[in-house]
Amino acid sequence: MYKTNRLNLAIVDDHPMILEGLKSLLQQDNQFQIFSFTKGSAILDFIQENKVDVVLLDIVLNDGSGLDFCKSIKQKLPKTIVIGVSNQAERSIIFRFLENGGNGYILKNANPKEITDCIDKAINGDLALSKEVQEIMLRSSSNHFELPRLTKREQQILSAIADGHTSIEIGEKLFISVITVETHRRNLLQKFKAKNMIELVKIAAENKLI
Amino acid sequence: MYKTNRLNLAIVDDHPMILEGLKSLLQQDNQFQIFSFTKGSAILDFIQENKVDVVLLDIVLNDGSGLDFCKSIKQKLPKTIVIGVSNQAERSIIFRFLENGGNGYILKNANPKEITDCIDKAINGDLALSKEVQEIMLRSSSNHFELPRLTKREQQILSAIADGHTSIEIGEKLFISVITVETHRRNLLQKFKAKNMIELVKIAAENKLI
DNA sequence: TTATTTCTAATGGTTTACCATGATTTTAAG
DNA sequence: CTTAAAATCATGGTAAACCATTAGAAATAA
Repeated sequence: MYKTNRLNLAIVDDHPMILEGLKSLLQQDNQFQIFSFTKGSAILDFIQENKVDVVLLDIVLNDGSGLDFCKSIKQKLPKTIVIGVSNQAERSIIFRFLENGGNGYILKNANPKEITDCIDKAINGDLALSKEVQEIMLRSSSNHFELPRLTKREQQILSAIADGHTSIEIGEKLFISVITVETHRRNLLQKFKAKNMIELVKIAAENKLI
Repeated sequence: MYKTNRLNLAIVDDHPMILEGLKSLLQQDNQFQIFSFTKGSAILDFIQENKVDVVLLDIVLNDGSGLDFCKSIKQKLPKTIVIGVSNQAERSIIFRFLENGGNGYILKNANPKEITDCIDKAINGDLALSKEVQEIMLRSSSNHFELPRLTKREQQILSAIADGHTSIEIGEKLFISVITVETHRRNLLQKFKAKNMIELVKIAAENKLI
């Protein structure tokens, strides 16, 4: 993998320490031209005008979820390699990130060698998971209960419900009929096989869907 | 504060990225001789034989709690300045850290200037709290909403509700009339000033009452 | 013992949530 | 362009949750 042009690598993380750490680590290897961002929206803007080869993307950002930003990046530039970087060690989150097109996932407690190895792997087209992430993926694959996919609207209504709002309130807030809200409620209950909203919210919360 | 000898500064964190980030950041200022550790026990061993002026101590370590390590360090060398570094933004944790002798507390999303400012402050003998930490300390002390006291029965019923059970089910489980369960429900709603059970469960969960 | 709180239960009514089914209109994907 | 999926609204009904008030029994504290 020797190139005359260095690869453009973007780091997106709202923790300056992490940003600094990754930058310092990856600058040693001068294979990369490094850019850094603290907001998810900033990387989306950046890729409008500039070519980026690799993105290290924090999952928990204060202006949105890395899951969504990954999806957006991949829609815009499918060839860009996106690697999730997070403290979030939840199986479901990792799965959802990979479903959204992610090329790899690294936990923030990974050591320098793991990180650089993962990036190299991803560049070579392989799935790049840090050691601990691999263990998580293998572990508890048995009791893994397939989570239903939620549409945008359902997502929206679910979080309104989780905030304690009634159907009427939700209808007013979203400018739709109460009837429609109740239809969504019913669909949500069916999808989750829950018997009431409290149970549903509980399941959703456990799986970090809200 | 000009010295011929540089200050010895130890960083204790089990996240290599954070370690790298802080190191890179603090090395620019060559006021410090930096040492780094990934285990709490390692810093305790180190101070047995070596002088340390400042310790940046992660609260969540895999070989114990930073709260305890802070206490131990302070018992051994009371003059050592210990600053907590963590993602843990919980008011109670911060208080306990300071009670254990900590000289300051920084959240991991702090920016470089905040970090160096805090360290300088602590060296000058002041309490060093990053901006967001200060806000947390102020915030919930004023808008601190007195949590209602729950009776045993209410506690019991609340957690049954939070598990998604209906009043009928709860009545059967506890061998009491549905009517009684509903009375408890009503009292719970009033006590918490919630408009429905989902809101109630949310509040209770946020305050770790269930 | 008296006073207070907690737990229990009831009446009777309103509102919201849940169930079954069907249909139209947008929106997105092949 | 066509098909499929998502979002919308509807009818009509049952069940559960929420509201106001009252009140006796049991446990607990003063």
